[in-house]
Amino acid sequence: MKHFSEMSESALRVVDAAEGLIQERGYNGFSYDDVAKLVGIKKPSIHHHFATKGDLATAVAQRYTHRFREQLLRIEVQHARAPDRLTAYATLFENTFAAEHRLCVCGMLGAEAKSLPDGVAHEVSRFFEANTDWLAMVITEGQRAQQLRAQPEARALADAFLATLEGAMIVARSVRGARGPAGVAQTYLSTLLA
Amino acid sequence: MKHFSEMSESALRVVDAAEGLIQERGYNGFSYDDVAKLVGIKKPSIHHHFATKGDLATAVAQRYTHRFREQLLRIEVQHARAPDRLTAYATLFENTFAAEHRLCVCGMLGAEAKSLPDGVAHEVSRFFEANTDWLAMVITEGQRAQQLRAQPEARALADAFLATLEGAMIVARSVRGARGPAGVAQTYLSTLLA
DNA sequence: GTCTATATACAGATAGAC
DNA sequence: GTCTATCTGTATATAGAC
Repeated sequence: MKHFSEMSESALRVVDAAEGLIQERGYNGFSYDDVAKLVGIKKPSIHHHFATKGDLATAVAQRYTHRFREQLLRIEVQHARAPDRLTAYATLFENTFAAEHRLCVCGMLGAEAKSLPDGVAHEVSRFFEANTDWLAMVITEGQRAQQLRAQPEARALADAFLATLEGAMIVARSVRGARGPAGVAQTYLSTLLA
Repeated sequence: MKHFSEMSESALRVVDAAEGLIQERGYNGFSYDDVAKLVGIKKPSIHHHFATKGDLATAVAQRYTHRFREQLLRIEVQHARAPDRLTAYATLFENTFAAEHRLCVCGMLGAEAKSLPDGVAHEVSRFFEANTDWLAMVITEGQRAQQLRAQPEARALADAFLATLEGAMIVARSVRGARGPAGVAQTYLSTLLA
């Protein structure tokens, strides 16, 4: 399948629409016709760009992960200290959620993992691994610089932090007034400061 | 709609099957025919017990929440100290997840909240509220007894703990070798001990 | 790249017999 | 409480013209 960096403008509009639908309703909750209506073309034109629904969702997840990694690099440039980097990281989730309670693409797809085509599920696991790897790196540095508590170990803290952010979006979607990702991240981080 | 405590044996078998399907694939990922095949009857017989799919999912969520609250009461009886209660609470999630990586019914439905019938979404929010209320109560007591750190406030810690458990199930579903709910809960709790 | 038309399967739901 | 038969809508996907 074509990489999103080589896609036509039309194909990218399809990916845009599918991304929003996945964030709102999940893989099993949207159809090619939903995408077609959003883009303003007919259903078979979607198949021209993405032969199967799995191909389309894979492209959405690939681009989402790619953009996320770009933002992680930006955080590294803009913030030097680990606590600031982790706060900025939480802001990525908060910004997604602030737009009509949209979920993380891969949080939603992760919940649906057992009913996803293999290619999509694989992209989702790549997203999570990229995130926990980056978080573990940032937390390890923070521990070395004595900005963060030395225990528990960085990888455990990274897994827990990602889980907290993904879970916060899901809970806050259902409970009015619940703390969103930025709120729970602040709580979590305050227990981590050295 | 009938309360699950007054349902026939056949209706409860339908609820059992639907519960497992929701945990595996979500509301938008199963059909009346899937339920019928699991129970060993035909599709219209499901409609005899639950007129609509929303009614069925509502019954599943109601019973799930009811059973969960029963288990919270049991934890209060079996464990006196807040840290032990919170560990036992995490074990509820771990036990669910240990069975074929099943998700929390309301974690899954919470992700799908925007494509659920109103009645189902309402039950999901009731589940989350019951959980954060109970957790806040337990954590408040633990803070008073100086078993848990006094800051951040109990409600914030409760929200973050629930989010962590729900998120851990979703992430661990996609990443082989990732820490499940018991693992991340242990990490989280170790940062909370006084 | 987009369209109309169509194939095929399955969805949720209902009617009415047993 | 369960069944067969059916309705109606929609799903993913394909064929082939423009």
